[in-house]
Amino acid sequence: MKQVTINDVAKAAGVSRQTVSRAMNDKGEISEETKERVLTAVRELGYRPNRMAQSMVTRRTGTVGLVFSDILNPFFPEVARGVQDVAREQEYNVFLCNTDDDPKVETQILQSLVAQGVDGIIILGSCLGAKALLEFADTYHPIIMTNRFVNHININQLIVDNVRGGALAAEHFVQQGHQHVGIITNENVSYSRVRRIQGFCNTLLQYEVACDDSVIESGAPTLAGGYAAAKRLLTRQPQLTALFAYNDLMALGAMRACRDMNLNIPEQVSIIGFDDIHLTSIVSPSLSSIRVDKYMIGVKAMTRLLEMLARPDAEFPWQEMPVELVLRESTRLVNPQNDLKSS
Amino acid sequence: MKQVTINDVAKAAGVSRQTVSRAMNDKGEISEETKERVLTAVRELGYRPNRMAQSMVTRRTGTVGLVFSDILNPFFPEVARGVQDVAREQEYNVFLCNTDDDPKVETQILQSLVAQGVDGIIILGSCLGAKALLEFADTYHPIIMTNRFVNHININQLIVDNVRGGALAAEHFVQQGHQHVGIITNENVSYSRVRRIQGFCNTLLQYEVACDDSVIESGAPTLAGGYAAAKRLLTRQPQLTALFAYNDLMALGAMRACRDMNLNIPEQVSIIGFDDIHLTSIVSPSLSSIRVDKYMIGVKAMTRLLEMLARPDAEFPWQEMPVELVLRESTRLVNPQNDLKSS
DNA sequence: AAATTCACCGTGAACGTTCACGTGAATGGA
DNA sequence: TCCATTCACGTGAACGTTCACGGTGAATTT
Repeated sequence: MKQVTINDVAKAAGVSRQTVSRAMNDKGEISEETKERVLTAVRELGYRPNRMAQSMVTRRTGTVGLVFSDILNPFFPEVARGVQDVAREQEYNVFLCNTDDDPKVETQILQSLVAQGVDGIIILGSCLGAKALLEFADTYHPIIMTNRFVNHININQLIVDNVRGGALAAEHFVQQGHQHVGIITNENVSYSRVRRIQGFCNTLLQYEVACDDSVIESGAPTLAGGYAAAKRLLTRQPQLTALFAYNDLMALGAMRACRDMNLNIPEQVSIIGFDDIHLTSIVSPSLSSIRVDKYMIGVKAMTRLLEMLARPDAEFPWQEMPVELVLRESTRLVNPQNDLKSS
Repeated sequence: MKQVTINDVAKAAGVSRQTVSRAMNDKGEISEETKERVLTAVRELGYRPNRMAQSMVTRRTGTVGLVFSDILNPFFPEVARGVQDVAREQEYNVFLCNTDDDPKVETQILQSLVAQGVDGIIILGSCLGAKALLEFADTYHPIIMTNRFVNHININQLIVDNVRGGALAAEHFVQQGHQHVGIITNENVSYSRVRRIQGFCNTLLQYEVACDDSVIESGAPTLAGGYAAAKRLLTRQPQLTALFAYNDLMALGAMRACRDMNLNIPEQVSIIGFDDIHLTSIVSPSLSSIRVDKYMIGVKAMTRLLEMLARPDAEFPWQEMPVELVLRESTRLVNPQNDLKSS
């Protein structure tokens, strides 16, 4: 039950600690012969270096923190998947942390991660203020953030093209002839919320379709939140024929709200979501959405984090993730004669 | 950028390391007065104890590992949620690890977690053999496993009542008058696969409904796997009017397969899934399923792990999780006159 | 033959804590 | 007065590694 230490191996192989260390990390001068001998001793004793002890001196723990708002939103597991796949390849372990979109919790979690000694942190859509983030970045080294624009040497960004996502949705609605469109969005005023609405509304206005606060309703970025928000909005503004949702969960909630209100999709109400999570193609009618490569977000974030770890003083440009409109059954012509493009 | 150590605090407060340590962990003899003085010094310097250093001597890292097959299956995030909520309360951090149902990967992950020094490990449905698990448990202390029965002092079990789950599904099919029922199951022969089929088949046989290998088809426990398996099974055995799926993802895949084969649900084919993940009530028709309290699994697993940590020599009984049949739109009468009970 | 180089390997220190002691002062009772 | 007890705090060691040295013998050069 006692742990096998480097000294046990050293004794067994008849060498010193340092030689064992050299054999394991195959660096430094060591003959092939003794290296073999050490490594067989390692195998026989089942020795694995104690990471805490290593961390003490190397200042590296081989761990990173991944923090996001809600693991129940399928968007995040997909990203996490990408992060983990890259991490495991490099023998990194990753802490997953839910913030519940609560700044208090997020602060606590970040502190906890720092104390834990994680080598880096990836924050998917922080709900902290810019000031708090800058302050945090002052005390802590490599941070990757998505959908957030904070200018700090220790922070590298990965930005989803939210504006274009909103614009694509708006363009489609316009092309389909919709004149009265609404927005179901996150009650928390996040970066992505602002940018998605911005892209959406600006495009609508270009085509002279109205878009103001009266057609926007907010709620939690969940199924229930989308359901409630959609119900409120459609009750208040029954003339709406199209809805753009902050994310797919809200869109799915909105779909259920429509069903409950006896509004047919897409005949009476068209809906476009955001993220293109797996569910979109399972439900019926299937959901049109703005696709973003979630797995790739994870891969890119973790890869960049490793780069920052490898070259602490280098500066890295921020990266942008493209989006794409995926049309499914939840959107359809309102007036066929207005169909400018087929899709 | 340099870390504040316990010595810095000691110097600032004019005391020794040990006194600072006493103040922080408020144990041992220390006067209120100096404790105050130390704590203000701590606040001023922004000192946080280095966990790696603590771990070196206490043999506790304040971390646990949570390993499961696939984070993309919504079942696991819900469990993870429960684990994390309990963990955070006790200042624990949790590593999440995907095994992809690959024994090689799982072994590697377990090794990695041990080297990392996690205080305990929760394994949701291991895909390792009993021998490998016993061997691992010999070298490592507290382990919680779900859906696995391994008799070892270091392992505590949390068992979902799979047999009853299968029985409930079978009973319902029989009561609805189905005479030809099929099974879509996991290609990996896991404990839960065996028990679910066992409960299902035994109950069918009790009612003299046939149930043998010819009506079982296997696939990956995913949407795609369920889709493919259902298509194969329904092609081979077109007389089937009811399907019992290993989990909800496979069930949803099967639903899609039915749609593609122009089989109406539930008029022509009834389907029951397992787990009762959120999706079941979103899709249309909604999916009947065997419900198990996933969040509670996580809570119970983590709670028990903490108990084992607190009392390393105590023995704990294994726990069972109840199941419940939730009927939705995917199941309906075949022959109304056979309806023994209403539900 | 002496000096230099080189390949290989070992030794003390350090990382930041906590644990098991040790110590000195104050207090109490006989 | 003396000893025992209690309280408050400090000191050396230890946890298991790696780093920066230093050393040794053999090979090579001068």
